[in-house]
Amino acid sequence: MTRPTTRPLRADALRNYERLIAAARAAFTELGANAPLDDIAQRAGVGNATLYRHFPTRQALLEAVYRDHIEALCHLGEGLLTAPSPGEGLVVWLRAVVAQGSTDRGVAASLMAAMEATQTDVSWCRGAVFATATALLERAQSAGDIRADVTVRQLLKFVNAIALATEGEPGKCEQADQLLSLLLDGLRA
Amino acid sequence: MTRPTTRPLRADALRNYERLIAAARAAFTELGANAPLDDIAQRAGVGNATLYRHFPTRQALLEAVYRDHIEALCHLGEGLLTAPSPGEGLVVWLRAVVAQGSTDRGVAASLMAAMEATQTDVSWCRGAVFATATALLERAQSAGDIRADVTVRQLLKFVNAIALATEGEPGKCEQADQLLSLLLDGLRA
DNA sequence: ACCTGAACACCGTTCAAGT
DNA sequence: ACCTGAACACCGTTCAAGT
Repeated sequence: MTRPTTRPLRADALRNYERLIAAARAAFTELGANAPLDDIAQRAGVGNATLYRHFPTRQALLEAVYRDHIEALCHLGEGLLTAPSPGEGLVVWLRAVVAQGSTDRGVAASLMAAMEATQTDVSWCRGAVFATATALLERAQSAGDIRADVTVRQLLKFVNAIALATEGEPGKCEQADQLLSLLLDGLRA
Repeated sequence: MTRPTTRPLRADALRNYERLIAAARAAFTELGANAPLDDIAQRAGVGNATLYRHFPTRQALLEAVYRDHIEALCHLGEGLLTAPSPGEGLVVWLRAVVAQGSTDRGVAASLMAAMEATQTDVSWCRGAVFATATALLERAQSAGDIRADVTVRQLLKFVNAIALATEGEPGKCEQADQLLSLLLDGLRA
């Protein structure tokens, strides 16, 4: 919702930006992360080229739409860095990530794509999530709660895999949670 | 390669069928499981509508191309039903599935899609893989090697998720194997 | 019976023209 | 500066016409 702070926009441009976000959110929820871009532009009452001007790639649009959710996850993670049990802190955060990923269609795909971005075109999203996950994991490993040979990358891959695997399943939240439990049993020191 | 036994085909139709399989295999390897169908038809030296006639969906083409590989996996699984350690038998099979999935682009997607097919349009592939996995899992559970609360569905979802998650990664085979090891640690009784 | 290329529909991307 | 609709390219799907 709140635009990442860049240079100011003309009033009409800003309004279009916000309409596009709202329309995209609705479309993603309804049709999934591959909803037609023309559809989104039309719902927003805007030319399709305007969509493209604001969001050069579908990925950029996805991240903008779910920015708040992703930031909330990162914020939660920071709070959990002072949890009494480091291992439990990580577990709680991972459950939240999976829950979010299987609720918002597209979040899982968004995170997955962000993880792929190895170049300098690194998305904003990757840095934030990666940093949070690293802090939580290292703390849990130092405390001896989680195996030392697990990498952040593996961890996030796996969590995204769970979200993707349960995408659009009946009872996906429960399924996702069960799979996560299995994973966690394998992660403990 | 060997066509599933249906009614006989005219000589030219059979030749086209085989050319399409070969062209599709090459295209999938080169461009991934979403390789353009027109491309495949052109490589096969065949009209695009002919491709569609033989394979009504992309899924059908994928399964036909990887039929041999999938059958080999099922065959391996049957052999492992007499392995001395039931748990080890399952583990060996799962490793083979993941290895295959991260080698052949499209196999993971193919299996995943097959797993989704809940209707009567159930793909051939789903039945075969599902049966093999069930036999191996139940044997391992009866022997007390693997937790009793794990379902076949969960197991296959997870394995596919690993293959998908490591798709097109550098060192994907090693990555996939590491993730599988984590999973297996969580599965043991 | 089977094959073919052309036609159609759909969607993403770019661009010249408007304000 | 920013917006717009039209143009273009791409790909999947269908169909009338051929053998």
